[in-house]
Amino acid sequence: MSSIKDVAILAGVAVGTVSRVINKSGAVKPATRRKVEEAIQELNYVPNEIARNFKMRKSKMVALMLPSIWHPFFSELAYYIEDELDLEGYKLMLCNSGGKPEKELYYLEMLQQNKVAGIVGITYNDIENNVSNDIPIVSIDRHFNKKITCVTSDNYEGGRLALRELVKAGARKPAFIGSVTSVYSETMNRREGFIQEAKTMGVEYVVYEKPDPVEDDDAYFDELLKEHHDVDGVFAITDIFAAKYIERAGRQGIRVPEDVKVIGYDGIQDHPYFHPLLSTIRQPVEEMARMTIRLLYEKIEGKDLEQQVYRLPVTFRQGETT
Amino acid sequence: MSSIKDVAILAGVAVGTVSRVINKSGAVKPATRRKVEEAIQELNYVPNEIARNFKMRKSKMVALMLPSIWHPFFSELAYYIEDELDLEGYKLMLCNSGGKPEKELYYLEMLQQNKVAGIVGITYNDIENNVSNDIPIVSIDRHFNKKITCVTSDNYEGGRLALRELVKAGARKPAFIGSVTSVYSETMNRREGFIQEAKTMGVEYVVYEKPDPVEDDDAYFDELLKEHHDVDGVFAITDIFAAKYIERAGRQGIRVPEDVKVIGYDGIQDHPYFHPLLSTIRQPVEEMARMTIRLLYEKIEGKDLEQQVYRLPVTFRQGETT
DNA sequence: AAAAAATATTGAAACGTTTCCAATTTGGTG
DNA sequence: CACCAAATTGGAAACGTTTCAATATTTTTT
Repeated sequence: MSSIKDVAILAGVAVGTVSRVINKSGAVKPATRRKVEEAIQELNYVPNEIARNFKMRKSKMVALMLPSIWHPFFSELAYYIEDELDLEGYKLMLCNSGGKPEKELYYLEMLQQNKVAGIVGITYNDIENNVSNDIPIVSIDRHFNKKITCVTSDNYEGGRLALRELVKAGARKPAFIGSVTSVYSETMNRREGFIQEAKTMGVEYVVYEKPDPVEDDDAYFDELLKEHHDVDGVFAITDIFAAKYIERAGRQGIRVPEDVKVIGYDGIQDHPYFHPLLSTIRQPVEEMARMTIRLLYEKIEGKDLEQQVYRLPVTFRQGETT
Repeated sequence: MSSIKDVAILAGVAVGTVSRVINKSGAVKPATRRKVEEAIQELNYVPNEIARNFKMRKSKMVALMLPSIWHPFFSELAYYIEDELDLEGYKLMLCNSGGKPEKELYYLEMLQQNKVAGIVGITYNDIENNVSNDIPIVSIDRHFNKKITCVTSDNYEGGRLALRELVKAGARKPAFIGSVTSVYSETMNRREGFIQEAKTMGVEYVVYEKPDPVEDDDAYFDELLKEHHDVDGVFAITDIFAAKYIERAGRQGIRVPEDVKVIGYDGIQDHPYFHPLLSTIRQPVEEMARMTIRLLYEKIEGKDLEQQVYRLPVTFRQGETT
């Protein structure tokens, strides 16, 4: 593998000059430029990006840390994040934490050692104190405090919207179901919006939560179905959670949407090939991804951001479950 | 940010000694080790991995290049690949090529500049000639020639299995449907196996392919349905393709599995929440991912591999479409 | 207790760039 | 033609590590 030095020798110039040609920095005479370019051609020279990063003390690598890329919501998110990063020549490093605290910390440490330019974090733990100040972070759906900017969908409005849609679809006693994740999770506002709107509209409602991590899903759902057989509407904290409910309810002969209307949250199915097509509160995934990266850029450039939390509007997508 | 030099000064030793403490290479007296460790503590020192990579002229970064992480099969694959890489302290860089030749080449060039330790490629183009010899590559489902090792499922046997299962489920005139991707794609063997088995069993069959890239899916399926209304079994080249077919057929009043039995390939649904649950030829995704990485390790270590292509066995998963 | 052997440590070079200052060349002007 | 400013180029330091030969220290052997 030839280096900039080899190029310089072959072209009969100094390494500094080659560097200037490559980076188009500073002035070089057309004749010199040509000589250098020929040498580069001949030697098949490619700049060593690692040496560059080392010298410049910065890299164009951004890490995305999330529980699991396997999850459809995250893989869609990752898709757009990579796309947006590539526009500016940034690269994406993928870290599956499994949501485990120790793995999150382990990755954080590693990322620090690798001097990544920035981190996009979807974590279960408060990583605020485990990260040095010189590495910009934008989090999705988790709001710790002002050091880490948060991008999320408008969970509160989403909750209100879900309640209204359930009522509109005919539900008289809707329930919010979900698993409690982190206290820092913005997703908990889905519940708050739901409750608030139910109170405002004077609708009877139920909140039935399950502590995370999952112990026994089936038991949870069975208990729910037994204790609240008069529930005729369900707003689930995620689409997957909604799908699980429908599956379990179906086994007990409860039909959706005839007996119970169901609304999820996320909007993971982009193809209408599998059924039931969930009625859901659709997050603007692409927008969230792109905004996250653009905010991260601002932080990388040292700018201060106006807001701590950026909430993007959600929409209701009518499916077959309401 | 403090460097190894700062640590050396504070501990009153040479930088080489600190290096040996950090890397547990060479001998150091317990007393010295303690001094150094204290200094590291005090300064909050973390080794600069970039400087290390630079000096060692190698990194622990492996790139995964695929059409789109959004696709459920790839995101499952990526999940296991990341997991296996992490076991050995390797990191994963994710590159969505969109299957576009120019983007694949662009990424390849970039990866070369970044001196990644290896590449896992799921490409649409023959990248054999666009990659320098000193960067190990393992490809999934694409077999070019001996330079690039290929890991794939046993597509041929999968095709035979699908044909047999269709017949077993009652199909008299099964069809293979799919889009033609690359000539290098091992996935084309799904068709070959299907055809071979049909001939062996003396079953009438149809092959109906659509050139890639996708122009108009709907038109393709409509034509298929019109021209071959006597087809009563379908083996689709992927699960998604199968799902599309079912959707389109359903609109024309064709019921699955009553009128037509359908079998897909991949096994993407890990949760039985959405229907129809496809009958499918399930690829051993986890095994494929882990084997790919282990083979890549061997190549990184300079070992020669025994085979050019590694085919892993598939299984039939009974769903609701046969 | 001296010599030999084993163990620890130091110090400097090297990795491939960028950048900055100084030196040189070029081109224009009077 | 001499001079000056601007343009171009050269050369070397610096980035933070690892590694290796050389030196220093400790332990073992006789």
